[in-house]
Amino acid sequence: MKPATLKDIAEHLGISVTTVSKALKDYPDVSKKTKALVKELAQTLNYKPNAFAVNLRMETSNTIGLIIPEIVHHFFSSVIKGIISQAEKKGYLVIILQSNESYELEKKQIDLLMSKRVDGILISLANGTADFKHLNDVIEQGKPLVMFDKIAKLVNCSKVIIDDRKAAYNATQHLIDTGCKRIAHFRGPLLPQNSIDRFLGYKKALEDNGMSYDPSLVYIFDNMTFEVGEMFAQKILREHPDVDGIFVNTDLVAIGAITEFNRNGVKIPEDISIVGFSNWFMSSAITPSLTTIDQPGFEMGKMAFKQLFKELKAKKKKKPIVPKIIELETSLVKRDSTK
Amino acid sequence: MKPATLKDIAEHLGISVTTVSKALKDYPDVSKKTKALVKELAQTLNYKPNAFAVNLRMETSNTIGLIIPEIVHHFFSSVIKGIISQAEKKGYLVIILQSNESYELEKKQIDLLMSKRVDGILISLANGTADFKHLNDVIEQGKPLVMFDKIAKLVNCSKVIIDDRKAAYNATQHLIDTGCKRIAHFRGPLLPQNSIDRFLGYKKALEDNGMSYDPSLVYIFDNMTFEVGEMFAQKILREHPDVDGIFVNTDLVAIGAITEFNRNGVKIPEDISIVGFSNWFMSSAITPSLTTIDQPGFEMGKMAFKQLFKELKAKKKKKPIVPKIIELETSLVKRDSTK
DNA sequence: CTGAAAGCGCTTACAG
DNA sequence: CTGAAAGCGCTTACAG
Repeated sequence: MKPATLKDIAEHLGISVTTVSKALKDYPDVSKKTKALVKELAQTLNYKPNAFAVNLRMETSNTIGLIIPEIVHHFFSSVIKGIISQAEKKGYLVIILQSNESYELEKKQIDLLMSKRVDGILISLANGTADFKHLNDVIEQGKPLVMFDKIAKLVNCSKVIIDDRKAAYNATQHLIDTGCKRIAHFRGPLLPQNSIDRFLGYKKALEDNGMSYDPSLVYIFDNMTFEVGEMFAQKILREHPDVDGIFVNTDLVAIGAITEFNRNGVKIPEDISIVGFSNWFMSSAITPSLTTIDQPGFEMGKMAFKQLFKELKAKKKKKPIVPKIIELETSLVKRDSTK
Repeated sequence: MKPATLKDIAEHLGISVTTVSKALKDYPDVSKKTKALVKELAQTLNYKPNAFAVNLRMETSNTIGLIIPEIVHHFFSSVIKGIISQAEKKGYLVIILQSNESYELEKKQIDLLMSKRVDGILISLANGTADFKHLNDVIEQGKPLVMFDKIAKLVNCSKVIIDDRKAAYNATQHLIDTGCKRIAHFRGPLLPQNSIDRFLGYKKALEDNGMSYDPSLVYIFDNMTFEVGEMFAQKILREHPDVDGIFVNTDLVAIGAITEFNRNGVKIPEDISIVGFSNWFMSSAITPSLTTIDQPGFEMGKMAFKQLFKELKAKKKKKPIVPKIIELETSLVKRDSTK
């Protein structure tokens, strides 16, 4: 059986489609009696407006697109949760796409979302994205776009971020304050802005404290995995036995390193102190528990949607969209991996 | 500037909308010359069919809905990834909703997806779901529905599952084979089918081996967290110091328990052996590494979408949908938490 | 207070 | 090979 339409209701009641439509939406110029009749019949017929028709007519679908580099990742899945929960409150649905850290895929997905005519787009960039035309196209076509976490400074849209540089500075400063003299940095990939900023924060802290910056102490790797942490911990022991502190780009890698150090009888924090980044829930669980920077994923998702929602509303009112940078607070969580 | 429409192209070229539409879709009854002209102009105007109009006309949107109890969860986010990756291959988009393990929310979300007229629905049930009317309604309305992981046996739709009972049986048997005499079970919540089945597998293994089943050794809890694992490990030490093996419903809880046992100087596996469930990537990382049941999340998501896709195709061809149960293989991964 | 009519942008059966 | 016409189901400016 096909779903009921306005026409069905109109015919049943012997009135016009126009009146039925208005009655259901409580237009003031429909009599109470008619409204009551229409609403009752709509109820019994289980009438639901055909979303496809409404979309076409209204040129909007109350659906947004979300592109994220990797779903299976505690931080990102927290962000997704924040976005979805906030979107649901405002009556928006979220289509999720995963770029797999690939610029090519990301570009295609932007195209796909545009052709599906989502109302707006939320994105965290792939590590490989260095060209931003696909994003500028979105903005040019007047479609609200909000970036979060992995952003491009050169794209003129709203962004929800943390101050990676400051957070990294604080993390490194904490290592220095607790007596570390030779501090390495597990940096991660080269391109993404937050990777760059965390590195710069690390470097600045060293300089401000009169410690020399040694490029050979900065370790670069593409995959942020537990195994990478193990591997680079070994590398540190081999290449730089004098290192007594490490600032690691992300908790998962830091935990891999801790596991490897534990295995090799390296004492944490006595021999080597470690600070991570993100405050993944496992960080408080391992031994020793990991000092880290708390990075509010759920909150970031929530704020990203909130900002997008504001822009969606502005657009509806034909008001100009004013890009905004929203910076969320981070904090250093001191645990047992530092003195 | 508004996006180009068929009409724009038709007017530019002085031909009809019909012909433009056919040309773009390579209908055989349009001349090569016309096709070439149309396609070229479409290209330069950056023509993209208006998805809203196509949806309305075709009564389909190539979009499916996914309802999942909790996104921030390694197993579920792997499933999501499997679903999305497969959907993308087939040209489908996925709207994701999170039920927060709430039956009420789940019901509302089903309603929402139905009113948005998604082509099909993928769902893993909330722990609280005991009434299935909302799901049967979906089926009655002829909308393809596939359940995965947390299913309801009573709903007549396709399901992608593992044999939880068998897997749990094997896990318990392994504890018995390695010499455990008094085996506890961290069961998790009461309602979900997989929780029930894992419990039944545990019980059956005990019985088949002539070991008495002791209900006081079965621990029930609603939240599957690391902390719950720590708490119940303590409880075991207090209430049942004679326990020498535990089969835990899920790795995260097992890892919490291991951490607590380590803290208390309980030797694993010498004093207590532990088997988990799911093969979370941290299971191989902790010390001792965790023996567990490998539960293929990504694969499950992939298969769930594949089955839904089959039903979507069947529906298009007006063929009847025949519900299918797809059972994925699990395996016991032996590590250091058992002898 | 009610309704006829136009239109959103597409697809396709049908006529020529 | 081409096109006029109907129709998907809704919304809303306009007339009465």
